[in-house]
Amino acid sequence: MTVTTGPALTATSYLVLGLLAERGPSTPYELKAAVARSIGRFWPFPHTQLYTEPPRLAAAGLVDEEREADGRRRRRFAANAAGREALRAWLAEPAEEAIGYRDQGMLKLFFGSQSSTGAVAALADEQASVRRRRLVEMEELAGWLEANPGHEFHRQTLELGMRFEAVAISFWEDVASERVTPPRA
Amino acid sequence: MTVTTGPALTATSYLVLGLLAERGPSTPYELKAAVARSIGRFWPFPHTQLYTEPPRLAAAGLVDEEREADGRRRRRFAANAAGREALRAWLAEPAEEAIGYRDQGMLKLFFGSQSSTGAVAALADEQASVRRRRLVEMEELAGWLEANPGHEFHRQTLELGMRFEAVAISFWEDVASERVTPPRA
DNA sequence: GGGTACATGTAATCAGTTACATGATTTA
DNA sequence: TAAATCATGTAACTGATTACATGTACCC
Repeated sequence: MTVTTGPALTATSYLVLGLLAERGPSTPYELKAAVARSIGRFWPFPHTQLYTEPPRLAAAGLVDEEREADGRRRRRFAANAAGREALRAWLAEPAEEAIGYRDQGMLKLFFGSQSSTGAVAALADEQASVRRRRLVEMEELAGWLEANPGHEFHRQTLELGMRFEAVAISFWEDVASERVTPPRA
Repeated sequence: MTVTTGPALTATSYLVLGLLAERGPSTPYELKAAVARSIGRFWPFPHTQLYTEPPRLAAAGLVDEEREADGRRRRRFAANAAGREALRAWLAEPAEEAIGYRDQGMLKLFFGSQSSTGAVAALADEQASVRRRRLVEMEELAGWLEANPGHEFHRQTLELGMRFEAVAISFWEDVASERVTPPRA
């Protein structure tokens, strides 16, 4: 029962594999909806990946495909035993380091010295409000997750996201009011 | 003085353009060193981009290239007026939303229900220590930036990074000790 | 019964990454 | 002067994104 060693899977591969393992057999469209409600909030990617990635996983022998016989003839994918094992192995590995944040707002702040007057203040206001909106959405989602059982880990992940948003909000507010890290804090 | 509308530039393009604008004429290798010390901490990318991106910017008319005449014959690039203007315009635009965090640790936590026993606890310990290490490095860098003038925006950006690391550390510690968001917080 | 939004995909492109490769300096 | 290590790049590959395109169900 050796697992086929195909071309190394990416994080996105495991994301899709994980969804399939958690949810049971799903069509790409179902995955799309699930992603939009959960993981997509902090790991966004276009819906087309949900059509191209499962076949790739199938080629690696980690998921099984089944095509509906009726009118729509949708493809439905399911993680098999090898897939679940591969996922478990990946989850047990130490996470790769150094992904960074890749936040455009931060990048623009970094180059603040090249900005025209007022641009940094505008950026700070904008970022604060974007982040505030995001936090509200996350709070709503958190309420739903708490009310429904079986989502403990999703809830925890969201919790980290919310803490990130909270610090981002207060940071950008500080920037907007020029109160960032007063010397000799 | 219209700016040529080539193929849209990516965030990385502006990152390189910004470095060139800030630092003045630089070789890719000099950029590499500068990146490692600063922006690379939250926007990592391989050094080869620093060789391929400047020519792309040159093709777009935003930077000028000059090749040394001596032995090394290195290429040295500099943002020109059009480049500085394009950068300023980009900096003034609202930042694009929804980049997410793309943190592998978060992704693994999300799929905690599929993990083998103890894997989440191990993840939490590992993440906490990775983040702690990163925070220490950032603090050192912050010290240097404070001691040397002319880096206010770099310092501010780093400040946000440090706040992120701090919440991440306390979050993962909470996960490790099973104290994440007690019900009815 | 036609328009509009949801659902489901394919194809082409390309930025970003990985792999490789060689020249120049320093050091032992 | 050999061997590391630093410096400087090129080339190939491919995952991720963008653009497109068509089918199906619902509603006015």
